[in-house]
Amino acid sequence: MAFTVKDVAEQAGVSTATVSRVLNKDPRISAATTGRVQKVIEELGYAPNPFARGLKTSRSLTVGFLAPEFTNDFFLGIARGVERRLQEVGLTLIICNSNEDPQTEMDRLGLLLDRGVDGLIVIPTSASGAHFGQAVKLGVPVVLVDRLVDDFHADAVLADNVNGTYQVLEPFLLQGVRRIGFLGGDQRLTSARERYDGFRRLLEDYHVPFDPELVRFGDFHDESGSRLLSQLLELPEPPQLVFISNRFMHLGATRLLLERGLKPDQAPRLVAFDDLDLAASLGYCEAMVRQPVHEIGVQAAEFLISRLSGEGGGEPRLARVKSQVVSCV
Amino acid sequence: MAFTVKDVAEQAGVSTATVSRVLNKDPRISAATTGRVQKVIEELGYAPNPFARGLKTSRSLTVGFLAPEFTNDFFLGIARGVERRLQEVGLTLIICNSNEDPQTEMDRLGLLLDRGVDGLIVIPTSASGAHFGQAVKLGVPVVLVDRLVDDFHADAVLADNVNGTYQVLEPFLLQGVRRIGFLGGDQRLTSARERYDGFRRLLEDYHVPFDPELVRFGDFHDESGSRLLSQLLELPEPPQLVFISNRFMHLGATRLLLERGLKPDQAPRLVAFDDLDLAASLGYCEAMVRQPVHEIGVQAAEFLISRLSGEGGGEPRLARVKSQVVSCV
DNA sequence: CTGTTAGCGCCTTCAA
DNA sequence: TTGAAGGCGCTAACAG
Repeated sequence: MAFTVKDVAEQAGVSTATVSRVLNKDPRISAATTGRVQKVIEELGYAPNPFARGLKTSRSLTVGFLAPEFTNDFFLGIARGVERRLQEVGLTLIICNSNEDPQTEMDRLGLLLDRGVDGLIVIPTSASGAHFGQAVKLGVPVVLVDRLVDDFHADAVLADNVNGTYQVLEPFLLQGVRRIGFLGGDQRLTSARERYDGFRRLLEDYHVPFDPELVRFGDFHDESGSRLLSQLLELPEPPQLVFISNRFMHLGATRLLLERGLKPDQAPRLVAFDDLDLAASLGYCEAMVRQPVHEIGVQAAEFLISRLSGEGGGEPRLARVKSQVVSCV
Repeated sequence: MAFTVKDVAEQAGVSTATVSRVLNKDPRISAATTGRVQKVIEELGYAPNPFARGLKTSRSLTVGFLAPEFTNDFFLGIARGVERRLQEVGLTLIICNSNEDPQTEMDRLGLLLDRGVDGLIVIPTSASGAHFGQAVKLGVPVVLVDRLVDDFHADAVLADNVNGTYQVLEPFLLQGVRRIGFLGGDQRLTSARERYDGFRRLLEDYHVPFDPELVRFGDFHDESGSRLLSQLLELPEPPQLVFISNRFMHLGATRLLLERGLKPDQAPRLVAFDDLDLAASLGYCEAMVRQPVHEIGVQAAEFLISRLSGEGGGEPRLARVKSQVVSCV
């Protein structure tokens, strides 16, 4: 068995309360005593028992993170930012996989709450979010990332989807491009809807008539990227430029072009959300909207930390993190 | 505050001990009592306090996972397999990022141990592993994944690197290809060394003289992939075929070929470890060695679970997980 | 500035 | 088959 406060107290010739105070940086302890206790702690290699501490304080110093998928650099890049920031204030992150499935999401939520997490950072799988209410009811604050949900309001950190879409496309409209295709993601997700909004707004601002034939909706997976792009290619008059709503659809679309053996000058120009490896070297893609994953994570952590220290009032806060247009040429 | 055993006991008209026994499936409790208690538990939505339980049992039902990098599908694919298996036996996974840095690895190790994890699954960052000894000393079993380390022996799950390399290259030797380049990873890592071993063994078996000029070592990152391949391209007589040791180096190498504007028939053929998106569509790559990430994770979890239930004896066990050659044509 | 003390919620002997 | 009771290690009143 490891050492306890009692051992430290005896060794240092003080009471357990004093040891506890040193541990928790109580300012009332004299420098001399603090030093003596610290020394014993070091010598013994003592570390407080997290269970006993948790039992007493009912705080686990642990935060749960719910990601729809592990093998997705966007989600895990965010997790990394979260973790980095949390670690600075002594919080540990437990990452769970909701597997893009609302049922699994609920299960994992329950699991994390049972484990006594102090807070939760969630990238929701679906549009329904009523189940997050139970966390709040238990006094566990929740921060939503990337997507909002119905029936539940909380602090949220979203990418600036509207402007990202707008800005990556605008140069082409200025150049006179008018026939623009749009490959959308699952419209039940905030991020997908907002990218579509940006597209529509841009068309309006530039008085481009809306052509429903050029707009196709998929599900953010690569298969839908290739399928929808092939639909656009089969039109009597294919678009000159196609906006693609995320990395995976971009991947699928690119694969389609490669497999059809189309050279860049035989295919529509592409612009897309997210970074895609090799896209810049392949010649199809003109520009990508890079989401600052790290910043998104840090901002989410920031919201949570402030809630955990009782700040923020009752109002859900919303942070928009600016994305960056990266040219591929 | 949530409900406690005491609340349940009162509601059910039994003692707290009985409730505890029901919770822990003690077989001595009568079916009638069990039923009654279960019912109250359900009604109240009671869940045992993990801290109190941990304090008592000194088991957290938590396992730590140390990955060198979050945004790497190989590592997180493994984590996913681990998590899936652990969840079946009621264990939760805490994933930490060692950031490809031995110092961070030590810090996180300490953090996880302080948090009271019951076991540890580690993809080591470097060849040194003495620090893992402290986990074992605390009675926390460790399973190594993908790489072995010096000064520390434990159960380990490794890909079948030698055979993977051998098998992906052999068809070409049978076709008479003799001039084969090799782009190696960091040779301090088991996985990188073993892939090189497979290469050397193959050359011997087929009596191909070893040409050091064709062999270059990098660090598993994309930059080294492009740099080393460009070195090979500059040789008076470049290789006909190049083996690349992992996904990221493959990515870098592919980018180089694209940026040089080399058509597949103007460049060496490639074969590589790991899956690379688009590689199959680009025409440079002949075959890839797919590592069964999910299985690797499950096997690692299996080792850990058996250690946690006291099995396995004193002998470190080694599992080799077969990889699969995927043709790109 | 420091010590004493009483639990936090649960499990587990010991008794019945 | 069940109940009573002590204590796991720590913190936070309350004293001094």
